[in-house]
Amino acid sequence: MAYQHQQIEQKWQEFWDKHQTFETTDETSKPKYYAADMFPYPSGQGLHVGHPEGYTATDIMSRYKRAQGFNVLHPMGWDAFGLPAEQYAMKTGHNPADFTSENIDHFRQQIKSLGLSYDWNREINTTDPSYYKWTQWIFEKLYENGLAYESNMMVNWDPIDRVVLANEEVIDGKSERSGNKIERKALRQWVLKITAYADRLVDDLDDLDWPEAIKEQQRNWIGRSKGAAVFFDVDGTTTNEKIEVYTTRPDTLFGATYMVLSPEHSLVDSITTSEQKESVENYRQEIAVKSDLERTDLNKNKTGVFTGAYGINPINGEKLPIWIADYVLSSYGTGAIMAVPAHDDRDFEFAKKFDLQIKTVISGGNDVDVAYTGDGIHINSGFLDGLDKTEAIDKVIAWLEEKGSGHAQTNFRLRDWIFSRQRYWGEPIPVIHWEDGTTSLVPENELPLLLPHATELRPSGSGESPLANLTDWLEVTREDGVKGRRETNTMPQWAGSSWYFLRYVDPHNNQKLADTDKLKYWMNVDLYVGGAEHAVLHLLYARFWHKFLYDIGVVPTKEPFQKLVNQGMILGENHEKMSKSKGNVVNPDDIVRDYGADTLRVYEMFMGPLTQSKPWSEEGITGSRRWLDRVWRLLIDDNDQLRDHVTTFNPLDLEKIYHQTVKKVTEDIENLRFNTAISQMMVFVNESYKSAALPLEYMNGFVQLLAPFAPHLAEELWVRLGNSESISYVTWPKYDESKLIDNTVEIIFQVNGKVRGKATVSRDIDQDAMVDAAKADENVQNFITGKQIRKVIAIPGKFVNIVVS
RNA sequence: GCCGUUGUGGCGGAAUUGGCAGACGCGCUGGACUCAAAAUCCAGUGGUGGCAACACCGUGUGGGUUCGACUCCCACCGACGGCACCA
Repeated sequence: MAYQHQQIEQKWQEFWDKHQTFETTDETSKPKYYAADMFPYPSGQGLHVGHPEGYTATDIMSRYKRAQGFNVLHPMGWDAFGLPAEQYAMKTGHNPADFTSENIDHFRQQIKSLGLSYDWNREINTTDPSYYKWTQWIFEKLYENGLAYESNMMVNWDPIDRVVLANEEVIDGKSERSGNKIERKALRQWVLKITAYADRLVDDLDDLDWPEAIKEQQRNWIGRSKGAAVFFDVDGTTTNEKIEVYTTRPDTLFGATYMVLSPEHSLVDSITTSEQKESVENYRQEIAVKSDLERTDLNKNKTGVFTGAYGINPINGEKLPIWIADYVLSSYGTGAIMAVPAHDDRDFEFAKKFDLQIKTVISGGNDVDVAYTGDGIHINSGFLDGLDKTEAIDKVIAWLEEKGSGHAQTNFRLRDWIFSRQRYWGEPIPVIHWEDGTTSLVPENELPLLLPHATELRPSGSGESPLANLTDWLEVTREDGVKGRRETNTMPQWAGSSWYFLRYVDPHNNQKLADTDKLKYWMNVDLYVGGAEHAVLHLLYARFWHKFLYDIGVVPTKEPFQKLVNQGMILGENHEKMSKSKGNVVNPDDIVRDYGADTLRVYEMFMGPLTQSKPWSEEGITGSRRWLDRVWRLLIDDNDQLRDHVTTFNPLDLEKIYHQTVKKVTEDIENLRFNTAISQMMVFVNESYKSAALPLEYMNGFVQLLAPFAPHLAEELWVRLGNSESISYVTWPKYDESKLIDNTVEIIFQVNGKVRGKATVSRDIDQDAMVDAAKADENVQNFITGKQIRKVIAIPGKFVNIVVS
């Protein structure tokens, strides 16, 4: 009888459920292995074929490690707060909680149909009050440690709908939904001081087993740069205020010919001369109405105005005109620069446009049309003359420090994390603002601060979240009669996902976010698999929280994820990203129904390397199904019985290929090369078809190798081979290295590096004999007779290369 | 523009230590089975030439190192991803 995937898959899924096969205990006598997936947002669309790719990879590792004797933690959960639910709720008048829970049920059922070996007792959900209690608790700890503060920050503001939008909701300067033009508006926000961890977030990347590309993206995002702060006096001013600039090239200080403040700089008003006041004001207004997009468009066309004031270069006393220009950002460094047009592209462009002086202080640039930003010998630079860049930087910083005119300084591109959202469907920030002007946290013993049930979500219109409408929840009175108002901002979706991997370790603890000993045993995550789209935000935020929790003694490790792997995207058959509009979306439910979960798993792993993007192919999936059919027929006959040539008798014709297969599959799984592991199993099956007898030992071993990839089929065949139920914890097969070596080897003969012949020889043949054999080869002789042999290279057991002139 | 990844048959991809390029799968061709077809099993399949043995060409392009390069070095081109005036 043919392979009946539906029946077999249902049978074994029920078996695993009933026997709690994958329940994880904290059995610390065993070595541990923690394999986690990036948990999904349970969208209304359900599972995508991209999801099973990463999930299958961690599942293969989990099943493999169990067979290797590891105690495996392999959990799943739901990142269930988020914008789509809120938008849907506003449109339909439902509560996001209700259909979020429906979506989760749908996701869980879909994921279970894939036969993934999760411990469902540890399922977590970020919207569950017993979970977000601890998200709120972490926020309170951050607040108590001075890492959470309130500040006016610029946000994306839809002036017609009167709502705040996330960056990703703004497309080309317009709201993705309403199409309204978005403005920048300052609003009070909660902000987390991630910049306090900037250095450690960069430095600790070095020890992580992550893709270099992701580490590099994080380094760029954090953007650490080393340079100097330099103080410039303002000429003729009555105040003592100096302008502090930041530069990475203090060595070019002698080449500074003007200065620029950002239009928002606090000293602009006080230094601008009365003659220039009007043009400065006009320019600032012009800038203020421009959106980010328009500012970016101005990239190639620099603008700015002169303030009328002059700064004094501390190194030589020269007077430098002070301009304001929007190419200097108020949010980076000090919002003020010294301009060295000869050696900075942006300053050069600006100087050309406004006809400012350009003074060369480094030799090496020959082109008068561009700035020279490279290294070179300093000239026209007083005591720096003759030095190269590194020497000059050291010397000038020492000079500045001695004179009190500056010092070495490190700056970061990274900004503090705007942590509040003007939304309903998120964790309430547990803060009360009192009418006496004070702010307090909700006491720890009152956590979780529950998100109030709202039947109808309406925008508040004020820029606050819909929570501002819920008066009963909003207003509180203290024992002493002082009235207060709860914080209406909620946390961003990143909050719950910044620590969920800790909760899996001890998901039902109501005393702590997780037990310390359990964390000591299970952390770090040994393998973390997810999409590269989280390269920066999620992975950076999670690292930040983890380091903070480490500092306050909650977690035992500095980093959460030791090894990170990004699975590639699964593209449509046309090699384009799957999308509804392109009509190339494949629904995993259809594949599971028509071909089976095992086929889907094997196909997704066989398509190509895990980390690469690869296109879906309908023919490819039938090929994988055909192979599983072939595996089935190898062992099971038409009458649904084990074939009689599966036997305890071993004629040894499969011995070598069997041991090779165990070795290759084992090593490939260790290195996440699942595609080549499968291809090796295919080779083994092909060989087995040619063999008259199928030794039981090899068939058992092969089914074990197959089990991580096609677990349902493997469980079924395992029983049919006469073993007792459940393959999951049976010790992984071993290979014998001595069985891989033949007594004879094939060596190749080359002439001038080209293959001209080959021969099968004894494995321990010596070099001379190999060379003799090569010279005796008929075809080799065609190429060497009549020519002079200049050199012979012979690697024993491999090849002979005869070099002739 | 800058940073990163990547480029191999008709297609997905192997070759992770510099040593037989194209494993494995798909597709295609032929054979067996069948009245026939499907399914299955077996064989072949980079290009050009040749009955064949074999020869020449061939891993994005152009150079280089080496007895020998998909692999290492230099320059360039294309695709994908990220950042985008960060001083």
